[in-house]
Amino acid sequence: MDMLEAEGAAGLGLRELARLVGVSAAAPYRHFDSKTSLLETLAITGYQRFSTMMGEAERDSPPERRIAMMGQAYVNFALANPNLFRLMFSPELKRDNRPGLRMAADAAFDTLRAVTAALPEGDKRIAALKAWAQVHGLAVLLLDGQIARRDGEDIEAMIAAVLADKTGSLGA
Amino acid sequence: MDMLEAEGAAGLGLRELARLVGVSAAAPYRHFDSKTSLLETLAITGYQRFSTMMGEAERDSPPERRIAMMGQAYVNFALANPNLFRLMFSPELKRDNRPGLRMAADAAFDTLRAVTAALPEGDKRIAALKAWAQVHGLAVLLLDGQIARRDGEDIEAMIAAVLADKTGSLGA
DNA sequence: ATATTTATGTGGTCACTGTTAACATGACGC
DNA sequence: GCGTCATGTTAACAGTGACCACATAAATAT
Repeated sequence: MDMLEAEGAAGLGLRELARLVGVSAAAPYRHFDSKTSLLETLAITGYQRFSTMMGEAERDSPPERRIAMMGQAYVNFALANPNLFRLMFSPELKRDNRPGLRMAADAAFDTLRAVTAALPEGDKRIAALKAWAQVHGLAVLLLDGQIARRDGEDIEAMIAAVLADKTGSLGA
Repeated sequence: MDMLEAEGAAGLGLRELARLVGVSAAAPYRHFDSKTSLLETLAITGYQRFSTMMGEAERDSPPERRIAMMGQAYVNFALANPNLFRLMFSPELKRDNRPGLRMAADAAFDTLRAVTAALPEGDKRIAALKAWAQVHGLAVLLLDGQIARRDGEDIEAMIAAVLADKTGSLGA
């Protein structure tokens, strides 16, 4: 996990990992079928942590603040574990349908789906997609360093401001 | 470019590329300093195409529909060139400050920044970030196959619906 | 027309990667 | 004590980016 965060999924090498651990290059294959398999279990524990954080944000907030707090938790998780977050959403892993990964991902997103019901009236699915896109987009842009950070700016406050912003439609 | 779209930035190999072109493995180094340098020029032409599309969307739309149409163009570009889009936003390239890349990126995003002025009143920066996050998040989630597509659903219409949705704040 | 520089390509080398096969070792249950 | 199994080892294969010294063809200068 440390190595994933330090080097990214592509930079994580089984040989280098084995070297750090102090074993031979082939040793990791006694524990994981392949590098992909290692990444899969990393992603799964990522989903579990994510799930826990989202669940806590849900429990510890009054109903009317839940969505905002969960959005904040979503972005915070991404900022705290950039490469893990990227791995969790990478299509490469999703590609070869690993059932364990799929289950962990579904479990994690169920927490999100549950909040959909609390959204304002109208087309629930569209509103949910919009909220998700907003939060996910903010996370990804911050992660990739696309959003210029003004010096001394409180990032958490900025996130809260974006989520609380009342700007609605971008114009039909 | 074809190979980038087919294999992704990581899967694009200089040797395999040379093999396809029919030259030796070292030949590409007569044209590009490194693989990163190749990816850089790919990203630059990506920014140029992106810029063109956004400019067209701006010109061809009445002022009140501009933001929505540009948002749609943004997502369309991502869906039409997934791996190029990913490359353009990848932090790896951004890491080693290539001036050419930075210029192309700035030029492309200037078109976006210009629209900020047309946003509703309030904190312009926050509103702009929100709009950007929304559009970018939608693009990324679609790209990564995270948004389940209902059969027969018109994706363009779905995108338009999300962008037009009037849901404002997620709750302060 | 000749000489020279430049662009492009070649084969070979190095250090790295994921992966597999064949083989060793040591702990645990019967 | 014996066999099984988890875990390790070494050696090898094929692929990669990067780089080198060297060849050749084209463009340019004299």
